[in-house]
Formats: sequence, C-alpha cells, structure tokens
Amino acid sequence: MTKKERILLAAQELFARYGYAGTTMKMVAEQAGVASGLVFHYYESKEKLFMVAGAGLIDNMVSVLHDATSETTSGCEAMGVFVRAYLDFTTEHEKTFPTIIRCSPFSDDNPDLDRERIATKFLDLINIIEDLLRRGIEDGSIRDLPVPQTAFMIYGVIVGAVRTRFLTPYDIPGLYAEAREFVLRSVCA
Amino acid sequence: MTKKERILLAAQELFARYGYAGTTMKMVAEQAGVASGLVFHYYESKEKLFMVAGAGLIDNMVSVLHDATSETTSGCEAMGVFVRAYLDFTTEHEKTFPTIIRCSPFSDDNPDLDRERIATKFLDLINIIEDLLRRGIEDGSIRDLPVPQTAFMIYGVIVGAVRTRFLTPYDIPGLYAEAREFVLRSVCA
Amino acid sequence: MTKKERILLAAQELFARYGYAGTTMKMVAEQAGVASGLVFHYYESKEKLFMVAGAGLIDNMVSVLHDATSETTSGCEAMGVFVRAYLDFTTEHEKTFPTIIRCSPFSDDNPDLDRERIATKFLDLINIIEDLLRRGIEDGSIRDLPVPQTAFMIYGVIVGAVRTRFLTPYDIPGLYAEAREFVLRSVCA
Amino acid sequence: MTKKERILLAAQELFARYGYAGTTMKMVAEQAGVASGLVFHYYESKEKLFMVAGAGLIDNMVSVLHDATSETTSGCEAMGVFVRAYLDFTTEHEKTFPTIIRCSPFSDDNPDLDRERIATKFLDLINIIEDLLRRGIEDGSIRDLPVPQTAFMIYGVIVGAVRTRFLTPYDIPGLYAEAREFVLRSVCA
DNA sequence: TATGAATGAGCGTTCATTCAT
DNA sequence: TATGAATGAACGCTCATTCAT
Repeated sequence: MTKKERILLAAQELFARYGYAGTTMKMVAEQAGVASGLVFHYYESKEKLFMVAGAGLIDNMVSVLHDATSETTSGCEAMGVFVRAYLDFTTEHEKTFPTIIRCSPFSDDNPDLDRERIATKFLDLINIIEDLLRRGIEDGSIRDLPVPQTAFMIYGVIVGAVRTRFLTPYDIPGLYAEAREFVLRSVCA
Repeated sequence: MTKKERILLAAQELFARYGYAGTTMKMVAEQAGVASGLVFHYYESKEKLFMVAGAGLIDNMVSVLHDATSETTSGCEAMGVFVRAYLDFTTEHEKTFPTIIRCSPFSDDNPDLDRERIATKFLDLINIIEDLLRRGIEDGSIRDLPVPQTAFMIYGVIVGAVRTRFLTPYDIPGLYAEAREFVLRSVCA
Repeated sequence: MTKKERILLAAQELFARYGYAGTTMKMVAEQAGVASGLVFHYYESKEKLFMVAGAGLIDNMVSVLHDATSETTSGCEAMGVFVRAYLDFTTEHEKTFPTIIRCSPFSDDNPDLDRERIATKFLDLINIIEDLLRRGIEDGSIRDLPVPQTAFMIYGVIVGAVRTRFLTPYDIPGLYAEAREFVLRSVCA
Repeated sequence: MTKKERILLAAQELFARYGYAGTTMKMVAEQAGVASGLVFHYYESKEKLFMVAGAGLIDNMVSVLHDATSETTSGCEAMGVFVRAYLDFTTEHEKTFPTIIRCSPFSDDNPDLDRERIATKFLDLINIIEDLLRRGIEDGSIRDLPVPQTAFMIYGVIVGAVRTRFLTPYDIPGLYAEAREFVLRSVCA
C-alpha cells in the first residue's frame, strides 16, 4: 500500500468515525503514519480529501450494487436484492462506510461542501432505485407508484436503517432484514 | 422575550441553519443581541446550549404529536395522523427544526455530544410510534409486525423525507404525502 | 497606554524593523505583551493591522508637514522647510517610520496589499509638494517646471535619502542636509 | 539554454514580479520546467538563489553603464548619459529588473539577506556615479559638491523614478526625461 | 544530473471559554 | 444580570528543504 493510499484509507476511517469537523488533518497524517504535509501534497485541502474519500466509496458501492441487481428476474426481486446488497455493503465496510453518510447531500455535516458535486454522485444511487422501480412497474411485480418520490422513500428507509444501526446506542436485532421487508411490503404488488 | 429566551431562539435558528460546527457562540450572541459572555452565563457551554436547544424542540414536538394522535379511532389512522403531524411540524418550524436532525442520535454532526442523554429524548418519539403500532396490532388495523424494528423503520422514512426535503438541492413535489402513503402501505392491514 | 495602543505601537515598530513578511502576529503580540488572540480581536487580520499602522503614521506626518510649511514666505522657502521637516520627522520616529516606507505604493514589500487605498493616503503627501511647487512658480521663487513629475522627483530624493540612511550599512554624514540642497538647487529659481 | 540558466531566469522574473516572500521555490521550478529538487541542487537555498539572481543583473547593468559613459566628453554629459542609460536599462529589462530593486540594500523585502554582500555589489553602481562626479568637478562641468552624498542623492532620484514608474498605480508621462533634467539641473555647473 | 515524495516547523486565524468590571 | 476584553490551544495550510532513487 502506497502512502497515498494509506492517507486515503485513514481519511475514510476517521471521517467515518468522527465526521468532517471532528477529523483533523493531523489525525489523518498520524493514522496514516506520514507527515502532515504529505496529506496536503496529495489531496490539496481537507475538503478535497473528504470529497475524494466519499466519492471513492460511492463509486465502489454503485458498482457493487449494479452488479448485484443485474442477474434478477423481476423488479420486485431486484429491489430486495438491492436493499440487501446495500446493507451488506455497509456491514462489510463498517469502518469506512459512514463517510458516505457524512458526505451525502442529506448530510448536514459540513454546509460548505460543494453540494452540487456530491449530489451528482448520489444521483447514481437514486437512479438505480428508479430503474428498478420502473422495471418492476413494467413487469407487474411492483405497484404503479410515482417513481422519483418512491425512490427517495426507499433510499430513506435504507439510510435510516443504516444510521440507526451505526449510530444508535442501543442494538436492534434483525433491523436490516426488517428494513428489506418494510420496503418490499410497501412497493411490491 | 427575555434575553435568555432570545439566546435560545437564536441558537435554535443558527444550529438549524449552520450545524453545530458551523455555528459560533459569537454568532449566537450577535443574533440574540447580547454580549457573548451572557450566553455562557446562562448556558455554560456550547454543547449544553446545543442540547437545551434540541431538547426544547423535541419536547415541544412530542407534546404536539401526542395531542394529535390522541383523538383517533384506530392504530392505522393514528399512524397516518402521526406522520402527517410530524411532517407538518417540520414545515411550521422550518427555521428551527433542523436542529433536531442535527442533535439526533443518528446525526454525525458532533461526535462529542452525550449520546445517552440525546437518545433518551428521542426515545420519547420512538415510544409514541411503538404505542401506535401496538394499538393498531391489537385493534387489527395494523399487521402483526415486530414492534421496535418497525418503529425505527417508520422513523427512518419520516426522517428520510424530511432530510430529503431540507437538504436536497432538487425539489421533489408531493414528497411528504408520499412518505405517509409509503408507511401506511407497509404497516396497515 | 491601553492594550490596543500597545499592539499598534508594537506593530509599527516591528513592521518598521522586519517588514511585512518578516513580522509575525505572534511577534506583535509578544512585544505588546498580550495574547495573540487579542491582536486579531482588535485588528482583524495582519493586513489590516499593517494598513492601520501605516495610515496612522502617514496621517500624523501629513499634519506635521502641513503645519510646518504654513508659515513660510515663498514657495522655495516652503520647499526647504518641507524637506527638512520630512527628514526630521523620520529621525524623531526612527523606530516606527520605516513602516511608512514599507506600505508606500512604491514599496514591493507585499504585493497583496490594497494599493488603491494606500496610494490615496500617499497622494496627500504628493499633493503638499505639488501645492508648494505651484506656489513657488507663481511667486517666482521656483522655476517653471512640470508640476506632477517634479513632485515625484522631489519625493524620490527625500525617500532615497531616508532609505539610504535607514538601510545602508555605511553611514553618510550630512546626507539629510545635502538632500535638501540637492532639491532646492534643482527647483528654485 | 541549460536547465541551470532557465532556473535563474525564472527566478529573476518571479522575484521581480512577486518579491522575495511572494515567490516560492516551487513557482521557480515550475516556471523553469524542472523538478523542485533541481533548484536546490544548483542554488542551494532560496536566499542564495535570490542573491545570484540579483547579482547577475547588477553585474550586467554595471557593465552596460560603464560602456555607455566611457565615450563622453565631459562629466556633466556623462552624468546625463548615465541617467538615461540606467533608465533605458530598466525599460529593456522590465520583466527582471525589479529584482534589483528588491535586493538592493535599500530594500526591505527580506531582512535576512546578507546586507554586506549586497551592498558591495551596489557600491559598484555608486562608484560609477562618484567617478562621474569627480570627473565633472575636475573638468568644470559639474559644481563643487560633496561627492559621496551627492552620489547617493542622484542614485535616489533614479531609483525613485524607477520605483514610481514600476509601482505607482497612476502613470506619469515624461517621468524618466524629467528625472534626468532634475539631476542635471542640480549638479551641472 | 534530475526527480518529486516526504518532512515538519511555523504561519495566520478561529473560537470556546474566562473573568474583571 | 450583563459586558466584551483577554486568553491560548488548536486548526488548516504553506513552503523551504532533504533525500532515496
């Protein structure tokens, strides 16, 4: 692993854990085991580092979710796969994933961040959901619902489940499975 | 309005708008029209001010939601009323409400905050939902679902809708109405 | 002397001695015997402190020079008084005066400084020289010379003498007296 | 042009434009099209690079001025030629010349610079003026004036004119021609 | 000769907090 | 109760300089 990569990983973990404001560039440098100057050498500024850290994770996630849903036989089934894959992804990347939450356009972590650019990234995720909805409506496995609004609701449930799991002091068993059921009950025919 | 009250209101508006890290005690003092020392005189520290600001809003909200759902005839109906009342509340308090988002246990705005105490506050909200669920399951208007998990999912949908509305760069028409439908479809018998 | 005044004086002395880039805000705070935060509390930024430091000195100087030349009988005589008074001023304020040099529009000390605002200040000085020239041309004590250009040359001689005295490693006796003669020989009839 | 030469030229242009503090070694490397390490390889440190950059220009200038004044018939005439040649030189090297201003012993740009060594360089220039003065006094074309002081005054006028031209926000037509007249009126018999 | 990754001291600035009045 | 002067730790960031390759 190069130092550049170590810095990025450290940033993802720390942003995930402490948020944007709670993470200092010195912390990143220390965790990566490099001098603080090197962080700036490679990523220019804290904001840019945060963006790159988040964008990398989203790209990765989008590609995983795209693959996961491509081999399904109905829109409803695909939706179930999507929710599960999303939630699995968060479990597998539990150390870095919250960075995505914190750089989402729904986040309030740092109002200075360039929302436009972030929103564009997240649109990829919303778009997948919309595609699955349309596919399901067409093949009859999903009710005839307003697509964009419903897509956001589904995303809300998923994010809500994740946030609840990551940030709630009390543990709720079966939360992820229930999130999937909750969505499917609401949208499948 | 006393100076103490003016400070609290200023804090709620500023935390709502700029978040915890983005709000300075000087901003609060200025907006309230008092000297910065007075803010500390009344609220001791930034963190405590933030907590009081959030707690006040939640208490207010809990009482509004309690009242709104008390005169309903079924659990399902009550749930619909709850969702609508919650969303209406956010619209009516759009200048201060986001403070609640930012001090929720699901928030990442300030990792230093005393999660335990915040969570207790929010539990009041979750408890109302759980009560409504149990009531509906009993009267047959709501399916037989695992109560705590489902309560969190419902809360997730609501919060997701709110966040989408408050923080998304693009406007989604009918989002709130759709959120209510989404929930009822999923839980009502 | 208030702390605010002590900060300003420290700034004038340090900027005079070490220049803009060579002076740090911590140095100013230390020399003034205050915490570094207080310097920003009163003067907002290094650049603004520098401007205030320079402007104060120029204002003071302009008023001294105005007074000195007001009780003369001819333009030529007034010019001699002006040069002497200017040079005397630098001697009396030798610890702080170089700050003026360093914030002059002729200075290269900090290209970021707001030249427009500085230039306006210095124009007051140039204007006095121009007035004296016109007065002398009218009363016949000064040759008929192009006023603005000559004003700048005179200012150049004065500044040159001052710089030579302040910054040259070797001492040149009678430099100031000679500067005055040099100017008068060139412009007086 | 070798890389070493390209670095020196880049340094002269950048120091001229942005001053010592405003120029970074990375800027020099970039403008020269080389890696930053190479700048240090050839010139050891920023300060030394600055000195070499300034010294090179002065040497060049001294030789030009020496040649220009060698074929004159009187001290006064030579002085006129000197002033004109100096000012012409600044016009012909307007991209790099200001570096000389910034490394002059009269400059405040960098108080760390080794004044002794710089002063020695500039003495070459002053010496030429002194020689011309002595020659003129001897041949009767120049008044009997104290040589060293007058030399500094003349240099002050020239530098003043140059600084005014290079750094003043407002343009003054005929400034250079007037500078020459100003000097000759003052010193020629 | 030539690169650019890597270092770390130091800078300007912010801001929660304290305290004399 | 009310002020705002005063503190100082900590932050993001810059940049001269070093050094392995």
